[in-house]
Amino acid sequence: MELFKLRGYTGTTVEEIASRAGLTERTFFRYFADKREVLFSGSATLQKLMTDAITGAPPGTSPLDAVAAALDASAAALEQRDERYVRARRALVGAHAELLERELIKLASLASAVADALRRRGVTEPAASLTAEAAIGVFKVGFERWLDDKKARGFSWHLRAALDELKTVLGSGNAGAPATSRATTPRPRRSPRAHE
Amino acid sequence: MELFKLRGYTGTTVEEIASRAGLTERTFFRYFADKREVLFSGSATLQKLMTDAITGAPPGTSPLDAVAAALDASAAALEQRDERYVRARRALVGAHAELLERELIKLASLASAVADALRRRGVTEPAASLTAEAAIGVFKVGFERWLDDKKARGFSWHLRAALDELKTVLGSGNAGAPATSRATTPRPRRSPRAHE
DNA sequence: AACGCTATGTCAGTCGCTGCCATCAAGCTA
DNA sequence: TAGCTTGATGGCAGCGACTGACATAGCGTT
Repeated sequence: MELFKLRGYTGTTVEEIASRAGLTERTFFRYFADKREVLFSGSATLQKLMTDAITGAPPGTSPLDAVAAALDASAAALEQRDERYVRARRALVGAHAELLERELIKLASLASAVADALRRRGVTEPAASLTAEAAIGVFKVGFERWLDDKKARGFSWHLRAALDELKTVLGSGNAGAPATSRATTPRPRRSPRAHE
Repeated sequence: MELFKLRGYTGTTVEEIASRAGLTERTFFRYFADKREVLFSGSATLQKLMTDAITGAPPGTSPLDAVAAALDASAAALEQRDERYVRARRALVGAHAELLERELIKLASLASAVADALRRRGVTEPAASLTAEAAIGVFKVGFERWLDDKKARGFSWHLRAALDELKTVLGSGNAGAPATSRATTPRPRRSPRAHE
């Protein structure tokens, strides 16, 4: 991380990373599949955390409540980390497409694992995959909004808020929609937030 | 595509692709940012199709119905392509992590564009992002199930089915759950704690 | 001491990708 | 017509990520 801050991600060579760790480049590639993977060692733990939460939910729990528990578990873990690291890492990943790609495939594999856990509970397709995808969508949106939040509400708060909002949008189907009474004057728009 | 089938993706060098097209490697990289991009030229058209469907929806249309229209538009376009190509491409992408990564970032950028289009209609955050993420989730699940479908129901059918199922899961919260004897305990309601 | 296992180093090589400069064809202008 | 610009392409050199093959060092077991 220090090296990345110093010379940027692309400006840092694998050999530099390795020698900083007292290793050679070749040995680096025996520990990490590629250069990007150094930044994604935590994804396995997160996955285990969430699937365990689903597997451990009391029988009879609805799929929706099971993934809600998984989201709670992820929030507890992430809120506990050093916020400066979380922010630095997010800025780095957001600034480099190759890192964003890796992040997305990790999240996709997370969704796949969540769907697996749901199926192991007896949830059928396509409900399992859809619930899992929805959960990851909530995670992504909640995560971004957490870090952008001026009033420092917690990650778990944002996850809950996002999940509730998603329920509303897919329920009535009109959440967040502009009031349709006076169609001639457009409603004042909120400033668009970059979402990557 | 012929080259990829012949020697596999990794076994095909950019120089081979270029010379097959009557160009040099250097010129290839002036048309495509990298080797993977040859397989993703269609993503821009798909994005335009979907955002146009959202923008063109009659005023007063709910966010949910707007993305449903976008999904319909994507189905119409994809069902029209040569199915053999769609299948070959999907198999190729599924077999190579680097291609899957690229696919995922394209879908993420698609979600971002959809959210933008919704915001332009006056939909506020986080409803816009969540609806967009949900739509892409439906797209992903519907796409896979379409290609795996034994009875050859159309892509649009599967998209509809997936969207409906998602609504159900997030509504009652018990869709797809195992038909065990109903637990006597009422579903624990997630209490939105105001602050923390 | 001999053996085997594992982690690490060394080296050479391939390939994706980029910067720099030359070339060439097609216009446009004086 | 000669000269100039512009855009597309080729040629070339080079960097850095990544891999395969092999050597070596360390360490525990017997």
